[in-house]
Amino acid sequence: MNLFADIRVLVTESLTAMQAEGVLPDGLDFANVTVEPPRDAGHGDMATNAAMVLAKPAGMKPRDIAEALAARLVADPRVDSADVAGPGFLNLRLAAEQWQTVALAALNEGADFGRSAMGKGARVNVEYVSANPTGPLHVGHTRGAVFGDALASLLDFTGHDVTREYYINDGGAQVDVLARSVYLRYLEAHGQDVAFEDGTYPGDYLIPVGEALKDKVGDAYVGKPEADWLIEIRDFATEAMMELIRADLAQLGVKMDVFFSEKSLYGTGLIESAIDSLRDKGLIYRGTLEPPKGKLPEDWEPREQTLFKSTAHGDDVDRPIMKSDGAWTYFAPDIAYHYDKVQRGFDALIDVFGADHGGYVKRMKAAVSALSDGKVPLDIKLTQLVKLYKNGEPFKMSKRAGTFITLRDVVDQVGPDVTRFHMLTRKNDAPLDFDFAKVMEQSKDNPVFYVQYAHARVHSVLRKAAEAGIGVEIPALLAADLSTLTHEAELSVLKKLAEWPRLVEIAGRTHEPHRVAFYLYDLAAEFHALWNRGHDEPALRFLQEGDAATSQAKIALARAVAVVISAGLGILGVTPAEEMR
RNA sequence: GGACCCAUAGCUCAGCUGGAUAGAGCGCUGCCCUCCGAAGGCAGAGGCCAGAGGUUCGAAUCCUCUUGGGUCCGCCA
Repeated sequence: MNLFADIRVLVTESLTAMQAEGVLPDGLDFANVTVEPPRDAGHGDMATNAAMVLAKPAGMKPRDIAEALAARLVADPRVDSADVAGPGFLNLRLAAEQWQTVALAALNEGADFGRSAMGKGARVNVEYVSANPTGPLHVGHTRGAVFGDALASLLDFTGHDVTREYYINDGGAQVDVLARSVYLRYLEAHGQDVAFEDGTYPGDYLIPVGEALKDKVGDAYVGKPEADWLIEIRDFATEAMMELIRADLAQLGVKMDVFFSEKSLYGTGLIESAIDSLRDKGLIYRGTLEPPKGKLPEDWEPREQTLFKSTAHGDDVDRPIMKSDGAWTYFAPDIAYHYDKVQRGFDALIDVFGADHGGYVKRMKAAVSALSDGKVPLDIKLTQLVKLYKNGEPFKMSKRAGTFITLRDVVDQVGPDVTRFHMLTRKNDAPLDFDFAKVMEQSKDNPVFYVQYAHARVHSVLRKAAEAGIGVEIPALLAADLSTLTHEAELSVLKKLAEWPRLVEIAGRTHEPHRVAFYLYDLAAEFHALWNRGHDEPALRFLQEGDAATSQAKIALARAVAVVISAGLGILGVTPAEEMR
């Protein structure tokens, strides 16, 4: 159930009835009519802007509409009062039973409470991480992984058919570099002294790969020219790196549905047919680009290339898809890959990139727009930098290759739950500070702990109640009489619970999973506030000695909070804690 | 030179497809522990929403320009 949606239906039905009676003219559009929680709780439980939105098209004064609407709304048993305020707001107060019902709905629907059909089963492809298969995942990838995964879960929760996908960049020059680096480690495994020059990857993580290669092929490649081993070692090394990456992702709890290989696009005609599709639309031509303004690269010279007319779809300049030697640029297989996604029938595409790919957004959107004739929307979410700290001191990240902070470094230290939650407490397009000490702190200043603690407190109540012989199972609580939940602090919690289904839809629509994290923090705050008031006001404690019925009502409320926290954490990919240790 | 992102309390940040007197945490100030529940609690001070125009019933939110920060910028992926 979604109380806000229900009341909005009541509002629009009332408006329609007013039209039928001639109070309002016909032909009004109610699309902009909203029912939302007011910022200031003193204004009531819900507010609608209907009168203000409709005043102009209806040719009436806002307050006249508001008063007529108010008279209708209060006739509904769910509405206690409807007051006109300010420029034409209509503030509603709902009967307490309405809020109490929310707790029952949460208990009844469990993990599905708040699940929305908004997406109508639309097929959405979320591509994230997509790190080059040349080494372990680092912190930047971690943020992208957490964000993409939570977004995918959120879309699933809002009624989309979601595919989680990883694009393996195994077709470019960087995997040749990887192969050469592994070859050096391979020689090293054979006892040779090797030097890692510029343009190779000196990281230690390739040592076992070199040894594994030795175990596999013996000395077959020793002293042989590159042409004899490049392809074989490239495949071997890429597979080893993907194993490493899969293990990293698994440690974070990320599981992809599809790993799509760039290499699989070559030699199969897929790139050609994608480009042909663009050519058919008159978007491929031979031409010479203007030099970039400002500082000019040293060796710049005009050059004729095969270009994609991305400017026809909103880009700033046309983009090369083929190098002068006839090889594809990186952009060409990317076009083919997105063409493939369109061909696979997705209704919407989402790419999660690091901020350093910001310059790539417009051309990719142009490509998808062209390939799908504007039918398939592509949203590109950029995740900003993660700055690492330890006790407030910036973490020294040596530029020396091989000493970067990996996903594993982070998860090993603070665990997947803390990593995931913390990385979702910021908008994706804002930089994120990650302090190893702070995120582990067990205090209310740490949102991760604060939310987990609320959940654990509920379970502590459940355990104590069970010890006292009070039924705390769902059926018992569903049968409880919640009409005793009338205290303002209890209603506050119930009202926050009622916002959950609405929040989920907003977060899903805007592709912003951080909203879930912030909501959970707010909900936890309401719950902790109620708990703390029990300190001074025994009547607010969850366990009322000798009064099983009242206790059950309060426990139903607490348990509903746990249900929503658990569902919310589920979207974020965080395991709810039943006790703090 | 251009493109994209950002600018909200001393600090770190929320702010709902435009809504009422702009919120939270930290920090600061002041109160509160013989307890199911102090790994705290309650209250208070603190803002020209970077600046200037525009759109309209109404702007932190949308548009334009300016300033300041970040990222990126023709055969690297």
